Amino acid sequence: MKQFLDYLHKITPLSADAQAAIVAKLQKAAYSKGEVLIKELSKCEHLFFIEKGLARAYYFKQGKEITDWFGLENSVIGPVVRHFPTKTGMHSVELLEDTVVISISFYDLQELYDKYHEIERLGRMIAIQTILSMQQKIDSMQFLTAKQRYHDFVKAYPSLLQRVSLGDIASYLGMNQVTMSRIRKI
Amino acid sequence: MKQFLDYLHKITPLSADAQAAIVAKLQKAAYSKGEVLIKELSKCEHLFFIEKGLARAYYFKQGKEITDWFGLENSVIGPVVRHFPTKTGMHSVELLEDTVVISISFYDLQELYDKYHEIERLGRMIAIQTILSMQQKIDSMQFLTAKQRYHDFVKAYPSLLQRVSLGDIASYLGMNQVTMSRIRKI
DNA sequence: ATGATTTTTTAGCAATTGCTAAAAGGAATC
DNA sequence: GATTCCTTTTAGCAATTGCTAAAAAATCAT
Repeated sequence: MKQFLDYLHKITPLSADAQAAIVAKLQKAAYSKGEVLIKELSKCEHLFFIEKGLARAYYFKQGKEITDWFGLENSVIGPVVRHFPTKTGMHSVELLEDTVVISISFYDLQELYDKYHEIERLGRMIAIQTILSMQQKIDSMQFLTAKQRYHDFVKAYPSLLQRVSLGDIASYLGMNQVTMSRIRKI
Repeated sequence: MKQFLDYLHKITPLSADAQAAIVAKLQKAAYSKGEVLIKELSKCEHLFFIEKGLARAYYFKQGKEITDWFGLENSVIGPVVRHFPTKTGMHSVELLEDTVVISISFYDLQELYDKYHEIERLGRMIAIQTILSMQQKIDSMQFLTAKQRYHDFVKAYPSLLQRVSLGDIASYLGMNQVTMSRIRKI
């Protein structure tokens, strides 16, 4: 669980006591490529940390799959900041590679929030980090052309280009796959 | 200060003790239409609550003013969730009407976070609410046409149509003012 | 009111992006 | 190696949106 604690520590320092309380509630599990980690995100009762592997969150919009998140190693996904029934239809998380996740139940997390002020702070910090990355996404969608968004993505996540299908990347970037193919050609 | 405490209470209940600690740090001030409330948001040392009036946050993008937030009554703006140097150039907040704001310094707020677990929770909740509204913005920008975004805005904030210039609304909605005018014509 | 300034609309054209359908390329299976 | 399935690219056309410039309308100050 060291990797997860390191991840948390970089966000905000935690006492040994709080760290131990967290570890006591953690569960580690391995899944295979193609498995569905979370069937319905809005009803998900756990928070996940991806220790190793790759995940993809997606939902359906007019019959089409829309990818709205990629989870590389050291990513967090779950109800902490995503427990909203905003998307219509199923919002799921599937694994694109063999993946090791660490999970904590939302119930346990709430208990930790109640008991440890510093963990509540951690939750606030993670939420603020999420806000920051969402703001970047908003800015890129509002001002960058499809071409710029694609090239920024390639620069930011070069490894994903090899590990994820281009169709998923196109939907993540909010453009038609045909458009993205045209961009790649140039 | 009752209006502000009511606003907070709806987000998460606060003890009388915590409420008193907050009130002790608050300051109320009145400004006139046209004044600049915050000159540089990323360096702003205060959190503001708009008790009455209307504010607008904007920045410059290639010489053009981009509005990225409207603050109606019962809105919060400040470093809690916005203290990021993401925008290039000046990011300011001006008042579109005579406005009464309640403010708290970021320093005092941090002190309150440290001292009161429940206020830290409040901060987390406000961050989560922000995430929710940002997700809605992302979804609307990714999937809705300019026409749909405009009509959704009108439905959501009918009063702003009277109180804000159409150019500001267009930039807020991420479209050319000329495009918006075309949409309105139909 | 009158003139000046700002805001909004209109017009014409260009660029970007989306859509459908088909072809090409790759990967998996037998 | 052939077949099948899935992914990616290509092609042609349509729709949306952006841009510039100018006209019209509204607002503001004197």
